Amino acid sequence: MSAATKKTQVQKHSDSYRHGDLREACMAVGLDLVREFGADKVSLREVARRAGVSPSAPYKHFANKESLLAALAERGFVAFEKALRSAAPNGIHLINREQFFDMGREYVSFAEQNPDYYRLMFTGVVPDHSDYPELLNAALSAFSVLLESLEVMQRNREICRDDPNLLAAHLWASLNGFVMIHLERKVNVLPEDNRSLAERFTPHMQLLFDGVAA
Amino acid sequence: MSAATKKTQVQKHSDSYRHGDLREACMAVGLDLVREFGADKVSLREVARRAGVSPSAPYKHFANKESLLAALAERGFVAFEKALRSAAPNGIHLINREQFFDMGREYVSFAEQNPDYYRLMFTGVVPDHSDYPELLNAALSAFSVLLESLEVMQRNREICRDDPNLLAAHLWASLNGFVMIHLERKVNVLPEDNRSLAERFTPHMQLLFDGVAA
DNA sequence: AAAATATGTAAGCACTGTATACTTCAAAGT
DNA sequence: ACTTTGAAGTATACAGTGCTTACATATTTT
Repeated sequence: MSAATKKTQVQKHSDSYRHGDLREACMAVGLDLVREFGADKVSLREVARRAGVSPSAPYKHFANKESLLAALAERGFVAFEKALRSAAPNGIHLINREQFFDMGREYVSFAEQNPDYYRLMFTGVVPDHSDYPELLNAALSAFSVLLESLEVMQRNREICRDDPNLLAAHLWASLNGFVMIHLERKVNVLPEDNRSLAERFTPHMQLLFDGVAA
Repeated sequence: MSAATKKTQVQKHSDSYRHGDLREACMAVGLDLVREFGADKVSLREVARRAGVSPSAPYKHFANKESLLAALAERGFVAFEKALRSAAPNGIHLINREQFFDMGREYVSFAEQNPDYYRLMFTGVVPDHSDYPELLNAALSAFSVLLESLEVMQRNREICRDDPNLLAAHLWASLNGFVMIHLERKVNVLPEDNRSLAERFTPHMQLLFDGVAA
């Protein structure tokens, strides 16, 4: 919602035919469309239409449709990393077991509150991240939060001493899998449950942590 | 490959203009296209083209594009379940810890050897499984293999006694997450490794199992 | 043999991503 | 101040898409 309203608050450079900040407007509208129809069904023409601009105008700001989605995904990773870091207010280098649990909750809360971003980041609408260096960097940077947290906790003897890359991949994969099951809800194996995702996640987090415990 | 050649082996009902088994041919070609371009970029027109048939012909056998993909996904789940069951040759009701590990390996091996099917089944190209009852049944049936295995092992005191639905969701989510990370390889956080996926999975499986141990 | 059904074709609509050539305005340079 | 230039729009067009409708033909059923 904030993104949508921000669009209308964009100030034009003048009263001319120019849009002002079409790039930003496209991203806001694009995110709306991801939310409404799913990332794979976003159409650049609809983006242009909603931005009140000709069909080819967005191409002045994005090389192609995928590039717009990649820019959005990158923005998602930045917000995501910020959310993760908020669980360790004293800095990752001082993170402890309890804050690490909070980080897990932040992870699933982000997914629950920003399903549009989350799908963009992890659903594969941007086939190859290496075509978008900033996106790749943003993703790796978010991953490094997890990695560094594990290394800190290993030094403090709070978790087992396996290869931290392995542990990080393990945990990330599990969290992502958990979130996806509950986000997509296509195979409805679990009973209805209207608690927040973070609450429902707690026992899973416990199981995971038992696996990596010291 | 077997699917592609099978197509050409289809016997025509006669020498007429009729195709013989266009439905099967469409599915074979469809799977090829998933493999070549990804599930989201399959085009029904290209399917028709490769089957040597007019663009509207496939609509006599599939309501729409999604319906073709759903039929493929369903077939994938059937093969998947068969692979899972092969790990417990004496039947699920006699499964033990060791066979359960094998089942995990079967899981990732299936994904590695049938990435096209796997993506179809879990990537979300078929938005709502409840629109395709056979697909939903096939998916639930595969899930029940995991669920039953856990219940058996709980009775035998081989794993902890948490809600088996929770454990099943937990394990499935983790496996799916693991597979996806290695299948898509978009965020390349792990070093190059040319062992089979099942081999690379072993330490993860161990971590998971430590979490659910008795 | 006739009727009904299944399975194909042809043509067309509304939509998509994207390329090209043109226009218009703001700002930079002289 | 006048010109030039470049960024950011428009108009138009092309090829490809999903899907619908009307029609044709072959197989099956009666």
